[in-house]
Amino acid sequence: MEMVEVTARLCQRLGLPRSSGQIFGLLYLSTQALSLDEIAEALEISKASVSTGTRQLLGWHAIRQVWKPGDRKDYYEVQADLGELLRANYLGFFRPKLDASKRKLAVLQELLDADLKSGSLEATDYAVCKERLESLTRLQSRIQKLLPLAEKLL
Amino acid sequence: MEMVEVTARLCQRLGLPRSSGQIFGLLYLSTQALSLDEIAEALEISKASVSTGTRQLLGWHAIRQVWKPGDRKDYYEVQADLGELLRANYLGFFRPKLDASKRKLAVLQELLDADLKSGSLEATDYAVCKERLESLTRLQSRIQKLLPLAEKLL
DNA sequence: CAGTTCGTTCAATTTACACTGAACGAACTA
DNA sequence: TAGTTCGTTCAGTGTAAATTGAACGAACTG
Repeated sequence: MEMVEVTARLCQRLGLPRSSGQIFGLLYLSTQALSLDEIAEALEISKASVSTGTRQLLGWHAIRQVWKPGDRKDYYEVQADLGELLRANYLGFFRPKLDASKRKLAVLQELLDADLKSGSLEATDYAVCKERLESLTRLQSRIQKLLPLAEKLL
Repeated sequence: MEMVEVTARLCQRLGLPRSSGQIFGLLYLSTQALSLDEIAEALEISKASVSTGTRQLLGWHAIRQVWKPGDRKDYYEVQADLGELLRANYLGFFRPKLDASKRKLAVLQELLDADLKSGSLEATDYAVCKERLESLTRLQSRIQKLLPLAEKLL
């Protein structure tokens, strides 16, 4: 499968484990749900890697676990709606990070003010720093406004 | 500097070298341009790391190189307008990747059609795969439309 | 209860990569 | 020309992360 290679490369470019990308690529073009063993065999990687990989993908809501009646095996299939996938990850991952960064920026502003009052910072230097921090804050809030919009369009 | 720590963590979360983040954080709140040696000393890392780090940041247009008259040293300062930074990286990096992914998707569609004609794929399986690839293509073009808009808003 | 068949966990290995020190070339200086 | 002062390059080192095989526990089966 060509698709496996594409998603594998995408993942490792993003700093994520390559094997997770392989698994997703395989499942994305698979007609039926695959068991852990089938995935391991198809990709020629160990069962252990598949086990950890599937748990990661489950955490990102990228795949789902399904069961077949009278079969103890776990089967996996993709969450085919990628828009839904992006939404879920935005809410569960990016959103909290963005909120945290906003708080962090406020802390930095306070530290800067403290440095000015304690005399450890020249007034002109203070002005430059303050302007830059405010620029960052403006960018941060613009991003926070943009993402819900992007969420709608995807 | 607290800022150095923040940007360093941001970088390594993105799978980028931590030291590049440190350099950017240092320069972002520095009032004047700093030389390679000054950066190395302030961050307690080797000159070699600073040399490679600055070249990375230059490649992303995140910092600029400036010179002082009668001084052979290279000095570095941030590209303070982060909106401009994002724009430049979109045009020089994301945009080409997006175009490439579009072509890649077209290739995959062709491969799929070929598999159908060669009889190595059931018609029902073909339908599922085709639908999923088309879903990917739709997402791809939505992203390609969204990014120029985002570019304006940031 | 012994024997399978699952998935997970854990220690160990391998791999990938950031980082460093030392060597180097270029551009100046005396 | 010999000697500095820069920045870069490169081989070697250290370390964090991915991957694996083996051991394990749980859920079934005969």
